[in-house]
Amino acid sequence: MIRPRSLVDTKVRELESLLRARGLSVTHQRLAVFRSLLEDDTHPDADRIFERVRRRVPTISLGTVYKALDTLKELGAVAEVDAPRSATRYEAVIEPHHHLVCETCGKILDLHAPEYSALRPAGPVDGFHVNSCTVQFHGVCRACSARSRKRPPAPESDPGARR
Amino acid sequence: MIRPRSLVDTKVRELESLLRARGLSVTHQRLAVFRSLLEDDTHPDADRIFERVRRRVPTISLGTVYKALDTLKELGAVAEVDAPRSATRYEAVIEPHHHLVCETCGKILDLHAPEYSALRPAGPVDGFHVNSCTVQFHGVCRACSARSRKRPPAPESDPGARR
DNA sequence: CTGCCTGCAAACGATTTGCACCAGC
DNA sequence: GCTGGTGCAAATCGTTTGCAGGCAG
Repeated sequence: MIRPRSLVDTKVRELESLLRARGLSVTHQRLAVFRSLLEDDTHPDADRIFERVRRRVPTISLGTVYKALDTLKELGAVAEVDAPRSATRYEAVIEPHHHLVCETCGKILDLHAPEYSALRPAGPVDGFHVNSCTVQFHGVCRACSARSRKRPPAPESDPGARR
Repeated sequence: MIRPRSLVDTKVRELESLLRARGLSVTHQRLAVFRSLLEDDTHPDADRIFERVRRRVPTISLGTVYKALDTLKELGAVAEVDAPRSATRYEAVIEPHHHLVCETCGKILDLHAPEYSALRPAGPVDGFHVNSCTVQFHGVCRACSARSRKRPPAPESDPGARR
């Protein structure tokens, strides 16, 4: 919820143009799914997005959320988060960044550190051409390390946590 | 298939000790699954591991492969590869390394570059304690860039490729 | 022998698909 | 109005679980 309303509106308008440019329909559902992701930086899974979007578009179905996410993925407006198992999690694509993944509760935090986006393999790598890179930092978030000081971890409600 | 037989045998023996040390049974199935992963650096999914192991242990079932992978994961002998969607892929844990992920065919190559394993966030990050980090390089592998020079990409048979 | 494992089959959860109806253009 | 998109339900796919019999210790 870090993004100001004005930026969100701008991004949504950009998406509308993108959709038109590709000859795709500009539907509430697509806009609502995208807006929801812009307003929620917790890297939610499809089900959580569904619950959230539902509040504004009560007739939307989970299937439509999946389809909208697919479309937005193709447009490059959202990305799947490359995280541990369980349900796929999504984020709005704003700018390159990296992730801090809590090994205890599964929470994912964004880390903006452009210097790491330019990393390239040191040696040659058999004809592989690198376009981009992402770094994942694994560790323990504040809440979990606080919790572990008392009783053993009681994972928070966060998609992608335990299995 | 890069690992020499002798190393494979050593690693398998280490696994036996590890199992015993934890009071777990040393079964063919567990050894075979581990051996298969040591001999296959293509980051196969459970089903491919199953097909491969089956050649040596024809009675094994897919369920057992999953259970064995789970056990090996707990022992830290194998790891899930944090890759794009589709089925979970696995690798034998030998030493820290990073991945080159082909955006076209989904192939994953290992990159040994210890210098990147020590990366840490530049600035402070709200109480998050980082233990380790992994870098993923995204790009196009040799085969795919060769292929795209002729007709458009025809993704190879590789688990975790396009959908 | 005794309990942990295996093999099999049924259960599950996430995601995809097929299709009739409805809304953007 | 035509076409693509939605909503719903059934189908799929990867993975997990429950349980009876078998093998490791």
